Amino acid sequence: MSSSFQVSFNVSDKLYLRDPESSELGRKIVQNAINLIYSLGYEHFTFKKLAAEIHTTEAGIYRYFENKHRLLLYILNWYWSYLDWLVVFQVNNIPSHEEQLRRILELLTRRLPDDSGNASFNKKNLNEIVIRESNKAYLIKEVAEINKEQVFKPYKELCAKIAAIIHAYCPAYPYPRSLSSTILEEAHHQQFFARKLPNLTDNQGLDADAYAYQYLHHLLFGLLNSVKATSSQLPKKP
Amino acid sequence: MSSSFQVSFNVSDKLYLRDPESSELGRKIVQNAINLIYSLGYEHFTFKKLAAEIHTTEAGIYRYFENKHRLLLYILNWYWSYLDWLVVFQVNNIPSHEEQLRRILELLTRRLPDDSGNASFNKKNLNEIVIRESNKAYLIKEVAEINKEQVFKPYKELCAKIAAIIHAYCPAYPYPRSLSSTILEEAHHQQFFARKLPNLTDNQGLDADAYAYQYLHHLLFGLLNSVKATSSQLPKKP
DNA sequence: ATCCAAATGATAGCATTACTATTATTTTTA
DNA sequence: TAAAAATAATAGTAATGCTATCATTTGGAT
Repeated sequence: MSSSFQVSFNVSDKLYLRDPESSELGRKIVQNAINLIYSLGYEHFTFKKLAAEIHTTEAGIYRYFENKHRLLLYILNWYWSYLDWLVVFQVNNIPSHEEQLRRILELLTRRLPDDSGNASFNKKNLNEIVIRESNKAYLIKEVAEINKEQVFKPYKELCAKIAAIIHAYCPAYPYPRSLSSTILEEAHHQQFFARKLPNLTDNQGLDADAYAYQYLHHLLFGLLNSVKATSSQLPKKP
Repeated sequence: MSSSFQVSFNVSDKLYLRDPESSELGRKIVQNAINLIYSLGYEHFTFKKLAAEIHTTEAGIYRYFENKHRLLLYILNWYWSYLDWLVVFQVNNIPSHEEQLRRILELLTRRLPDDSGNASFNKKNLNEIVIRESNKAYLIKEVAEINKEQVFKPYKELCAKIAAIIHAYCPAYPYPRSLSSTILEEAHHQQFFARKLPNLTDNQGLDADAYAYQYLHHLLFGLLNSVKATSSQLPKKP
């Protein structure tokens, strides 16, 4: 009916018990979970509080998600999938790999556009919880088991996509995936630090997102350009 | 009595209600907490389980620590303070800043020496929980409030110390603190990824710690040396 | 040696969390 | 319009995250 673009959003169906996209209640659960995790913090967020918020019952939410960790994973998978799509969209038809990487850094540090993504989540709150809570999705004892359920696929694909562009920009660089995951992680950490523990950064009054962008830009291109410079000498030598 | 070195270990006294170093029970709490957090994961770790482990009561532990988050912070502060001391010790009398940084990377990625530190903690388990759980100490809603209680001082001091050496090695580099915190964070993340989500890295069968060392070494010196190279040209130009 | 204070142990209890189960009612859709 | 599916309402249970009380032990000062 609506002709708005369809962001293909394929999360592992292991993430939920009933697809939250399939009903009004399901959508309300996810939407309000984002706002409540944002305002309470993941640790203090409970299904009971969420149920009260949307005038349903705890049991109602348990029909959709096994527990709050799965719900967090679902939200993050939505974010990673969406970011992946934005990367593809932003990078499409851009001939320069350098410009591609620059745009990716912008996407990683700037807030998601508020009216996009075919979902009515609060993008500002979503961005905050991604920064603050996303590590809690995988820095857990059970990571190996839940990894088997494909729940980190969107994150890995995003990482691989960025790694591929890094490789295209600088084929001689030996650690494109690690650099990609480092940038993904630090795009969030450095923003968090710049806001909350500024002594861990060198920010001098920029907005946290702008600072993270600057820092990562300098890191990424400083590193890759130096590799390019040294590797382009090598073939001439022997 | 014992002539073994005294690691000065000053954590904020806000971290505990009663100093765990001051009694046998206190030491048992910390020591066994490390092992139990290691084997259960922070989320599944409770004071009740810890109490059972050391044949005391839940209330007994609450007399030392307000809650499990404070206990985690205490453990991490011990680790950060100890690492700080190791850094000072390892770097002392080394004239080359490059070698200083190399040694720091080794300390950040290699396991703590098992018999050192004037404490009988299981260093292997301590190392694992630092890798897996340390982000949970500060990636929380209440970070600003608890930061006022000085509970991140050891981490900040360690970060500042490494930043100072980065600056000494390459005064032209504009983000020494962020680079320092990035390296501290990624020393753990990349090890975790290499073990548990290896597609996020480029590791080809090295031990996770050795891989993280290699990757970070290449990153740090690749970046700083390129800055050195370009900044040494500049003064000659105009 | 003995007395006092501090630390520990034992037990209890309570509010919240993290679920599961049951049954009734509504909504969808065939 | 009947059957199926989804939701609401209620209840209940085990575990968690605490706090309180009181009896006992221990370890220093006198």
